[in-house]
Amino acid sequence: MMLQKKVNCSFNAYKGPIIPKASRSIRGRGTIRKKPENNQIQAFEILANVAGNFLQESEHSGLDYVAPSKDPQTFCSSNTKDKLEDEGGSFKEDLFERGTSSEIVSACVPTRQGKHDNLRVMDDASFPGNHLEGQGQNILEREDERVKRRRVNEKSTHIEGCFDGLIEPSYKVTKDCSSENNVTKSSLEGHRHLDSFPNTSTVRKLVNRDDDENLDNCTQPNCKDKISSTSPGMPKLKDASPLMSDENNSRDNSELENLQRMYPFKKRKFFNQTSSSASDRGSQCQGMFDVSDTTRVNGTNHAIEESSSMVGQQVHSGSKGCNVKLSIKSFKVPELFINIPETATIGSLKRTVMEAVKTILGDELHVGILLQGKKVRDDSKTLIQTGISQDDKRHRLGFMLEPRQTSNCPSSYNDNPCFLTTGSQQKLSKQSTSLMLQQGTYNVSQERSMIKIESCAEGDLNVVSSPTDTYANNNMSKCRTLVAVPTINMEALAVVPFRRKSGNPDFAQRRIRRPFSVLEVEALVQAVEKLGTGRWRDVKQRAFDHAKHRTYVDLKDKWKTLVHTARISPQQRRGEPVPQELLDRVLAAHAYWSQQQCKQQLKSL
DNA sequence: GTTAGGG
DNA sequence: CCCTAAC
Repeated sequence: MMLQKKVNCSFNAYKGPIIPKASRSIRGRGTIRKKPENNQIQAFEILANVAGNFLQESEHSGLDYVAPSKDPQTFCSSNTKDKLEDEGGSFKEDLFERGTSSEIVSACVPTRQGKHDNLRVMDDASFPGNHLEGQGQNILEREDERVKRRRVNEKSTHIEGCFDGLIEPSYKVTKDCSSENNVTKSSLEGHRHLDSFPNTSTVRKLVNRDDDENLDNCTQPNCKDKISSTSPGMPKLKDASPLMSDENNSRDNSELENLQRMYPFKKRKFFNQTSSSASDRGSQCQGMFDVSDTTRVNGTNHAIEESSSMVGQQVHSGSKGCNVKLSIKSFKVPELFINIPETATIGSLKRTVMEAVKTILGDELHVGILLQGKKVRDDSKTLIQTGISQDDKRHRLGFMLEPRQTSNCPSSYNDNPCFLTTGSQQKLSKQSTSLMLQQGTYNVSQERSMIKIESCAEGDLNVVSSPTDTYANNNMSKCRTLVAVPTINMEALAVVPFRRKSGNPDFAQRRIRRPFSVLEVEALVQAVEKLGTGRWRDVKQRAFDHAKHRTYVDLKDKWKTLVHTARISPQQRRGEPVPQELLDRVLAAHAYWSQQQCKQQLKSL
């Protein structure tokens, strides 16, 4: 066991450069160099793009690997969280009972004793096809073993992580069965279950511990940011799982980068970006935001300045009083906590901080405008209509970076720690860009989430730490709490490439490959045994309702590969071995439902 | 929005 | 896992 001293740093005000150099022109982002007064407020959103793009692209490492949250508690309700805390983290089985989805999810926490008894597969013993009755614990333990093994042996696949769903007992039985029975009785399928795959009174449902789309449960669209920060207005930082040890850092580092390249944007949709070579990026100024060194303020490049000079846009310099000059010196980033070994290099520290900043200032934010402390909500108003004019130098114009969408999430999610941890003890990659929660630690930052930039009509915009008051009226961003992460979940964390799914469809990203665990296969098989092979939406609802990252198409695909796997010799199979018993059931179910399909077709003829 | 099937 | 035709 490696004991390494950690250096905890707290950055109250990381004032990072936000002005890209000339070569960092961003295509299609518009210009902010000069903003005529009659521009709509919306134009300020360009600012967010500027910051986001710079932060996104400025680091050569581009370390976008951030682990998804594997923590079920991340999404648990405050009630549930309290419950768990009251129980010292031990599992309360009654949490399952009629649990809300969040409760069910959060119940998938191991007992303090580290046992998984509470996570046992709750199977219907009456279902003959199920050979796993009473073996839930073993399965889960095997899962853990596999997880560990993968981490040790498959460094190169670390980004694929482990996404083992947990099987939960479904107490939706009453509802499910009634509806199910209604369906089956009124359909031709009703009797099928009495055949080789009798109906069961319980279903298995997977609860995804690491579902990085669990946030979908949140009504706040920007929850998908999976970013957290110390402040509620910011997207939630993904808690990361370090999966690599220091001694492997060097190699893994390059692997990481290679792997990054293996997850390109969709080529077809990427041409806009790639079509411009590095050499011509700097010259593509037409209609673009272009910040050159000449825009530096006070001799630094730490500012975004709106000057009266325009690039790619005609401005009537003679139209006096029509332009509002703004310059933003720098953005302040909310408080960050860095936990890094003493032996870490300065470069590593830099990267860690950089990644934190980049993560916080993801794409999924936009610029909010505050005028005299009041948020300007009407994007259609002109500056002059809003009261922003060159003449009025007393108005306090504030900019803030905030999530794109509003949230209805409970405020209990507000105060959350954001820890940056790096080092071998955490097995973080050398790039140390993963953000993770310190296990079991709460750290409440008083600082609010939003990054606010106060400005006056003329002169530099002074960066001001985001105060709570201006945010109080904002109902946004309540859903960014990270809570204590149980060890098991941390272990289950996987580093996955993290690229923001920006609103720009051009940047659609291939999903990370997430191999099905045996548990998931088991759940899939059982669901298909019951529902058949043509009702993937139902299968999804039945067994993978909480596994947001598993679409019914995924399940259909997985079944396809399972059938294929079952048909080939064990020597030809790859990946995590699926128990032969399961594969046998796959073949049996497949044969059965194929037969049923044929019968159906014959009937309809 | 789902399903099915090729890639 | 992606894409898309077909429904």
